[in-house]
Amino acid sequence: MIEGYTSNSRVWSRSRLNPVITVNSGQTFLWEKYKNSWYGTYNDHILKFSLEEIYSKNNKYVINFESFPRFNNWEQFVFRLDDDINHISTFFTEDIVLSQLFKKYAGLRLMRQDPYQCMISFACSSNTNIAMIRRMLVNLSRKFGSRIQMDGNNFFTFPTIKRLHNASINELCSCGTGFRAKTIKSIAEKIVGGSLSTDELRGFGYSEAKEILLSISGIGNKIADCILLFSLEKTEAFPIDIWIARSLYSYYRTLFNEQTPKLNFKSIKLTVNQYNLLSKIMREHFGKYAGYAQQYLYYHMRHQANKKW
DNA sequence: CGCCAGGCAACGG
DNA sequence: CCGTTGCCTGGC
Repeated sequence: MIEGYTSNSRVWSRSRLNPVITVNSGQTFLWEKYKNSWYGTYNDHILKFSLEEIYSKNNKYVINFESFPRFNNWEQFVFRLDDDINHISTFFTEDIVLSQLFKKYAGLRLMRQDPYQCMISFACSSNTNIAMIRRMLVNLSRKFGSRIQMDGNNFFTFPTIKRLHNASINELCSCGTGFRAKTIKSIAEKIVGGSLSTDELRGFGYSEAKEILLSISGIGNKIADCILLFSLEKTEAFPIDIWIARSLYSYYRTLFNEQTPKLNFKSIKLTVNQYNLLSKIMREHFGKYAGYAQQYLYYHMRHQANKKW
């Protein structure tokens, strides 16, 4: 049990308090709120945290963390409380934009996800939106996961890789995954066949691990960077989606003009080469915690656009 | 009906 | 190298 106020981005706007922990909902998709508690799927675990009490005098909430099956201190691991956010913020003191965002959105954090669940989740993220990704993953879990009852609600574990491997393309498609079913299937085949190992990926450096992910059809630059950042300890990864591209266009154009006058950065849609170039520039600019910078920019752009999630 | 949504890959110039 | 196109699906 830790003291402080925690919040998912889905509840931050309802609070007048400065949250201790905030998480972008674009990172992880299987969290749901019932009453005062949040429930999330972490592979074969259901994680839960709830606001137990409020000490109104000093605005402190007491948060209770639970899990089933038992996953001791999951909040430490999943919310990356082992990362020293104050130390990380010192990497951005010279950056006018980021130093302000770190103050404005104090407490925004990365979430550490299960690598295999993260791979499948982002394989589903291609050319669609968060609501649809959620729907696909919920359908997959209902169909191929195991039911766990908690507090009178039904939850489902994330399907095992073996179960997905045994599923037909049609069965995967029936979960609303569409053309992404092939990618899910090929990930499952590679892992079950032993040619792809999440432990191995975690051990490799950023470039090496990324190259392996890119060899999977259906996984491109952006999805690979998300998997690397959110589940494989590559905090230097800097995923560029449409929101991040907008932020770069708004705040960092001079950076590109100075370094790469040839880069024609008029469109938010990036070619593979433009992506690689921008990503490299940003990783060099922000350093080994570029992924944190990415999260702050992302959160800010979504916040500006009044996105609920 | 067309268009879009937090991408990707195949293809032609 | 670049630009274009189609893709499952649901919401507007």
